[in-house]
Amino acid sequence: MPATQLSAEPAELRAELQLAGLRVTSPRLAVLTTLTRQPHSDADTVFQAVRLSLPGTSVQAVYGVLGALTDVGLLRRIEPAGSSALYERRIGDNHHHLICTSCRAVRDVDCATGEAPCLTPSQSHGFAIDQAEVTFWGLCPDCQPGR
Amino acid sequence: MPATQLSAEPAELRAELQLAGLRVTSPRLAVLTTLTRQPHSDADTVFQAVRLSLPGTSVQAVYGVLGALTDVGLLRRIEPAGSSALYERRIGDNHHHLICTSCRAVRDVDCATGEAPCLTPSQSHGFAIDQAEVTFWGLCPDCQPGR
DNA sequence: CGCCTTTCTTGACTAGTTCAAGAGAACGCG
DNA sequence: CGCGTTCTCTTGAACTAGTCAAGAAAGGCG
Repeated sequence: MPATQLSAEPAELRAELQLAGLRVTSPRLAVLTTLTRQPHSDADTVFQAVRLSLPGTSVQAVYGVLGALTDVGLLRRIEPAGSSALYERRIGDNHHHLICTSCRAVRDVDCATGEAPCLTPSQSHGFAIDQAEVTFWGLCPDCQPGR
Repeated sequence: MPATQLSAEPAELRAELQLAGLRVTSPRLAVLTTLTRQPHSDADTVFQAVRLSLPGTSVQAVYGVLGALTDVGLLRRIEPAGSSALYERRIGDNHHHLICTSCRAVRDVDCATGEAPCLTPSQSHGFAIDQAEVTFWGLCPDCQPGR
């Protein structure tokens, strides 16, 4: 079981924002709620979803919220090749992603090699490495032929 | 030593193009030559370099060449988060990248876990995985403070 | 409840890349 | 060695994701 169960309870979302030193606003709550329900969404997808509950919301507000939440660590941003940026509520773990080359579906994958595994490449070339990002590309079950 | 030593010999570049079923043109030779000398270049960097030897070349020609060569497998395209697409002459190995978060320098890293290592995530979620992409982020020697 | 600060709305703008039409070059054949 | 077909390049325009800036509106501490 995950250490942190992601909650969409308004009260908990408020607390999360306040702990991060951010004001609690409707757009921010709506963005967090959207990303709880639909992780790995891009800015436009979040915008469309937010607009349903908060019709007046602007695209720039969504960009602003996504940026602010990413800055304080409430969201993680991934930018898979060929896609626009996707956002997810982070769990603090350094998990990786499995992306369908056909339909672009994204699944989370726990880190394969233990705790902070991938942090050790064979040659570091003198770099001070602080993060490893792993993306697996393939066909998701629905996009595989012969099924 | 690498199995395939990258050559910038015009004759070998021609052969490479022909083997791939592509016509041999000056822009294509110039792009290959540029990427031999400056791997991990983006489209504009390639364009600037190509223009030195072939002044009439258009940006779109460079995009076209990069796309065509990538399609037939003569080039590999990587798209690190926050950067535009970078290109390199592939060596057939599935090597990974070390990117400086400060100056964006890119270094190649051999695959850490053996031959085709990273191809086995802990959970496949039913995906038919065909590639794993690993990016290490950190500070390159030149960008590390206290040096 | 009121003020100060942060955040959102509105509007313009940029970088990177792609699309489309026609001129020009590669190369297989005679 | 020239010819025609086909592929490639040039020219010009357009598009998408994302950023920047100024003012209006809302949060929240006192």
